[in-house]
Amino acid sequence: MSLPESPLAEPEKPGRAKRLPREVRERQILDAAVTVFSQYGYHGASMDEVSDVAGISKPMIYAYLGSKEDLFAACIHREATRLLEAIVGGIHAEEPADVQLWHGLTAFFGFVGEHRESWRVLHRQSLAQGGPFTEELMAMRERAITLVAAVLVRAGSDEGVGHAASRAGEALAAALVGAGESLADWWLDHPEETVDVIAARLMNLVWMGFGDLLEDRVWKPPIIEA
Amino acid sequence: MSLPESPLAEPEKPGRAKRLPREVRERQILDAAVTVFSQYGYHGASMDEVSDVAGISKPMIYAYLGSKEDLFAACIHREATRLLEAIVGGIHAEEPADVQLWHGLTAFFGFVGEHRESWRVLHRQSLAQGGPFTEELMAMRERAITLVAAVLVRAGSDEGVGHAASRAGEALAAALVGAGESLADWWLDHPEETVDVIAARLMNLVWMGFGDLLEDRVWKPPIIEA
DNA sequence: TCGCTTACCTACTCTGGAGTAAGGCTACGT
DNA sequence: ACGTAGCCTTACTCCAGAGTAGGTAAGCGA
Repeated sequence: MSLPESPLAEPEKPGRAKRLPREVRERQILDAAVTVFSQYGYHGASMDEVSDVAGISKPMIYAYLGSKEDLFAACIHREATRLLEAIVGGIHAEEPADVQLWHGLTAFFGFVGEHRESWRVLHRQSLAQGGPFTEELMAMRERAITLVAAVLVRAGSDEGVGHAASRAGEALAAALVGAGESLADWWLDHPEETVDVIAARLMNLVWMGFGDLLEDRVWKPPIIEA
Repeated sequence: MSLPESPLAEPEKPGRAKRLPREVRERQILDAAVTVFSQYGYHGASMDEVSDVAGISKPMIYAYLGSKEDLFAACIHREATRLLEAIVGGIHAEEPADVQLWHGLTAFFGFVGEHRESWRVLHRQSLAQGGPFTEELMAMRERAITLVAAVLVRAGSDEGVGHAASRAGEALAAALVGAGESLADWWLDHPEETVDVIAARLMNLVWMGFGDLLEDRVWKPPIIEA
């Protein structure tokens, strides 16, 4: 039962790591950092832990990514960019407003579902720090809000009416984005739900409203390419 | 310009604090702790800072409230209880569903507006910690969701219809509570808005939905005791 | 083969902050 | 008055964890 030197099993030789190009190491370090930060929070996480998870020694992190603060900021930036790209990629301008919204929501929740750690570090951890970290997140949120508001306002002007919606477009978009964020947060603690159920839930809430839902009027996605 | 011993100004004599009963001190310490935790987060906050803000020395905190973890848990518990009491106090069962919802929202946002620090420590900080802190928050959220769900389901059965709303009551309630939480969070970063505007915004979003709002159908609170 | 660069390591230093020991001051009971 | 209970403090101990000094080895071009 004692295999001190099994030559086939190679997980974590505590000795020297294989030489890899900087680019690859940086990605590995960022991945590890996202994992650790999302689990323990900024202050709770230790650089030793990050280096451990990344399978590399601490000085490498300082050499490549700088201080702990720099590392955290880099995490936020990378994950925020990825998320926004996913959302933008899911929306197509030629579709009707509700379908655009639906696809945006699906893309958003899809990303969160497949990158729970990313979302955790983005939404929970970065907000918990007062520092300059939040700015990155805020910038992303602003862009998301602008995106949603554009969809809404365009829908309003298309129909010729809807002054209330158009004028309050930004505000409503903020509310929706907020609702989406916290529903995603809620999802973190209820992983049994599927993406579509979550997305449909929010879609119904924000498009139909309780008033309609009480009368059994629900929103359903249109049948596409049957 | 040098008043080493002004007998009238008495802010923070660094010397000995006045003797006060334990009960009072505990409240002061909790108040200080909420302030500090909300500002720096759990790990970022130091007991020295708390003792400083509380105007008392560190060993007193350990004597009265126990460890840092105990102190934090005590903060969460107190603030969660206060918040839920505020909401329950604002709802009256004999009113129609939408009005109950409206009053609940108003009470909720009213509390958050007047106790921003409480909300910060509750929602942001406690979620950022993975530990047993979250449980207290979760318990409160469960109660809030149950409350909202009860309002919705009752509304559904009153009207005889609304199976969709009734059956999905809990889920929709969760979405609404989530939306409320994050709108409150958003509010922290946009303090210029008033309580009523924020509450009305969410009310419109969840009761009418975008679909209605696009057609200028908005929800307005009924005129009470004109 | 030598030398240069770059990846990588062990093994520290040093500070911030949790938690405590040991003892003063004050008020009230007797 | 004088003890004693309990409020309050200074002044530590001690450890986790950020950041670094200094050195090893692997590839690569001459």
